[in-house]
Amino acid sequence: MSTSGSPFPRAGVAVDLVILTLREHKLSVLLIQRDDEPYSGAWALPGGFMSKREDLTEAADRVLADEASLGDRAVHVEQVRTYGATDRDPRGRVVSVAFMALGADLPEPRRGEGVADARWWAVEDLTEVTLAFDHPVLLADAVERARAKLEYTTLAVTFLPEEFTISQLRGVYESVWGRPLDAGNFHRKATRTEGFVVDLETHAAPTGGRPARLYRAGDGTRLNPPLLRAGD
Amino acid sequence: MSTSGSPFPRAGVAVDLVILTLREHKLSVLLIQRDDEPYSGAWALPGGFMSKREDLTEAADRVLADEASLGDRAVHVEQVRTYGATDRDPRGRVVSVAFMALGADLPEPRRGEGVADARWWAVEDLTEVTLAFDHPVLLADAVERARAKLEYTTLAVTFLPEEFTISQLRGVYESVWGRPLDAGNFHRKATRTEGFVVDLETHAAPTGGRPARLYRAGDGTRLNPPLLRAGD
DNA sequence: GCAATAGTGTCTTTAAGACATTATCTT
DNA sequence: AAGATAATGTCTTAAAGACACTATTGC
Repeated sequence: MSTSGSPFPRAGVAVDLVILTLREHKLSVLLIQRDDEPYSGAWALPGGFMSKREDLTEAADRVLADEASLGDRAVHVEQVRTYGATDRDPRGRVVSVAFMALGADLPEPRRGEGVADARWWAVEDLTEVTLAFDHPVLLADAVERARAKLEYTTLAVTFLPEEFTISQLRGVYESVWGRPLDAGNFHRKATRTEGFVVDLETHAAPTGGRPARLYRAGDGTRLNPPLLRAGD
Repeated sequence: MSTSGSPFPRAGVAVDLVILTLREHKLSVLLIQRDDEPYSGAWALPGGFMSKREDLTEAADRVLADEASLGDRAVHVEQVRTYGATDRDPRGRVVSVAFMALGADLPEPRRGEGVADARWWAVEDLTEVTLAFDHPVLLADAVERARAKLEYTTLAVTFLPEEFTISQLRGVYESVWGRPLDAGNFHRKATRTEGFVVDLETHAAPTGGRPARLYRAGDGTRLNPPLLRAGD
């Protein structure tokens, strides 16, 4: 069974992507419906095997481009963790490296090979859906990572277009954390935290109220002090 | 070259451990001096290949027990991240999952196979030592993870014996962060943060001053609000 | 005018930082 | 008593939370 002559055991190395965006003010994840065994017909995270000549990041980028047709989009991609239970894939020994990808207003996915369907799911609607493999855990870990990173980084802006209002930025926090924030206090925090947003001195088209000022992402990456979720 | 009949490419999966403890008030890491190629003679993180029937966590525990003779010690082990550059190991395609292990007063290591020497190094003394593979990056990432987690978790207690004083706890922060903290303010923070420490109502043997009260770890895992490093 | 949304101001509370003071031990 | 370390207290400042108020649009 083992590879002859290899000085060490080998395993398949997969990358699985938890691609998150906001759709209709809901944190949503891209899932594909499998058309091949194992778990044919089940919904799963887009993923693929790392090939011989690509590193983990390249494999993640390839899955993003091929399976999610998001190759040219500005998305933030970061590694979450690696899953290595011996029985996690019936095809054999497979270790999976999970990545989280965040992007603004991502398009409807294109279907790839071995895929019956592909669509965005609101994370909160996924309690009834049974995901393939150990993907429920991968998804939960990535969502928690995203929620946690909004606290102490400027990552929320990656869910927004290049120009945005403070209300939109607050909407990101409210959608990802699933709770309302005080508009006034959030405005103070966003505009007075060094490096978070840059005032563009222009206004968005009004939507039934006072027109909102436009901002773009600042050059800071850390929020200091952090913007903490209410004490659990 | 590829394994015949395998439906996906395969790679070696290694686990490498950044085992941290405090020795003489210095954050220290366990390194082994390699006796085999590649990098024979160079210092490296203890590690090994994940075998056919064990998962990543079991492989990490095995390396901890075998290469560091720390099998029965109470240590905190957590995964940091996975490194997959195509050229990171001259023996072939190897992906390495890095773990961080934290423990109190860990013993001198025993030498294992393929190991010329094994010893603790103060992290601050490692600037002159060239580590094998991409281990400088693994080490830096794990040390930063440890430093960051002291801010918002109760993890500092894992560097201490079961019973400890507030001064010792402060010493953990000072050693890991490399900067002094105000003793009074730290005392207030440690004793008044829910779930951090539990007062044992006894006193440690005095060491030339007022005897310090003894505490043990509380049942909390999160520090809320966090204990932040001074604003960078 | 009114409703709606954006943005500012004020008051209170929490908690950190600086640092003085008191407590309890050894020598 | 002097010196050392532990523990508490006080004052100031930073920043969050609650919430009132003003600003600017469409209707």
